[in-house]
Amino acid sequence: MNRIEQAKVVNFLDFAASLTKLEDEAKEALTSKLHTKQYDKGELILETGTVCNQIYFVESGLLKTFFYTDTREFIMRFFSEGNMFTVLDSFLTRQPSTYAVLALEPTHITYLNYADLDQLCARYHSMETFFRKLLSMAALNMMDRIGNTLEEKAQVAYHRFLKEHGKLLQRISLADLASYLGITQVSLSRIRSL
Amino acid sequence: MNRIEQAKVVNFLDFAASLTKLEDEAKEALTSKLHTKQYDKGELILETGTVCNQIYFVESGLLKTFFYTDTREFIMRFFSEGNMFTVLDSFLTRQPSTYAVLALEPTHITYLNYADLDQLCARYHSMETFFRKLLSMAALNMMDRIGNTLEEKAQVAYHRFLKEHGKLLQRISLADLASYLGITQVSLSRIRSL
DNA sequence: TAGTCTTTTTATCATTTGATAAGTGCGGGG
DNA sequence: CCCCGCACTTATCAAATGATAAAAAGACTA
Repeated sequence: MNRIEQAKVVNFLDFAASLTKLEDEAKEALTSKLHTKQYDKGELILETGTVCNQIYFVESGLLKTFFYTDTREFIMRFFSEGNMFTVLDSFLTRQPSTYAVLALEPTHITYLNYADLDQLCARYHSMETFFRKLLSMAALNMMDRIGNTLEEKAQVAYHRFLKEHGKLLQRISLADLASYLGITQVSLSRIRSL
Repeated sequence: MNRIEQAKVVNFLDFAASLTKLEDEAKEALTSKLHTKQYDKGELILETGTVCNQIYFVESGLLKTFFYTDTREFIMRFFSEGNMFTVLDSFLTRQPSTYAVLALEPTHITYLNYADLDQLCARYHSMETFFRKLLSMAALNMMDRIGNTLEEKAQVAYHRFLKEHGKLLQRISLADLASYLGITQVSLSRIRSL
């Protein structure tokens, strides 16, 4: 470990700046467009069927993005403090979302509206670069997930999750983890007992 | 159908311009950096373990991006004429790729080197916008794939593929389709016979 | 502490998929 | 024309997972 600690990213602006150098003017413009909101545990941040108009930064807390079929729920991803998220398809296409977002813990978020981000990207090249890098990160995450999902049996997927996101496990229910892995809660319990 | 036919996108430049207005200077700069190459059926376009240094546009032909485990092969995606692709993780992170790319048909591609794209993005805001939109499309595709993979049994996945990419089926082997769906070729054969 | 609700585990059975092997059909080269 | 290789199908059995129900373990409240 290095003696000089990496400063922890604690807000939207720091996060953006950690991906790209933002000139002062862009920083100010961005800051002026940010809003914050607080959600209770169990509260819906976004409902299925509504257009996702914001891109979010999680200041603190934990949430899941998920969707339903007739009988089961599936989780796309968990997001905890220090991460940005949105319901990407709805946000980009401006269509109603099939995904919902729910706070799993009391959650404090900062957000930026679609129209504002669009304007900022048009006005500041550096903001466009930020957004491109953000999309790159999202794409890489999803690519990994596809590869893993194709390749792995549930048992392997569970152990991988333990290794990569072990800390999160103490904050989410096994039911949610099962939904994330694409199996039933009962199956997960079975796997854990082996 | 509309009487006025949508002009078919036939090259890299048209493709880029279809996503964003590019000013003439950017167009020229981009054009000057493009290269083309021809691959035979069965030829490797990118080997596992090498860094993917290019972003590609498929002028004609068909290819697969895929990876191996000990015993099986899994296909991330097929790309046919009119589409852009790269091995995203390797291209963005500059790390050796776990994926390989192989031509399933005689394939003609145009490509752009990483360093050149990087420079173009830095110099021209419009090129950065183009790249951002390209990443958006990639991310949306992958998001859909994750959702579908989580949700669907193989049988449903097969029928969805038929509906959405039925035409492709006439150009790919059932073995490759099975790899794409994450099942064995024998399982696919079984499903088809129901 | 008892009672109630939620989460997790265990058990049973049906279905899906994988592994393996053998069979079928088709096309190209000798 | 025959043989061989390749793609695909069919058959059999084992392993993994889903659906359902019930039991056990925790957590919270009165």
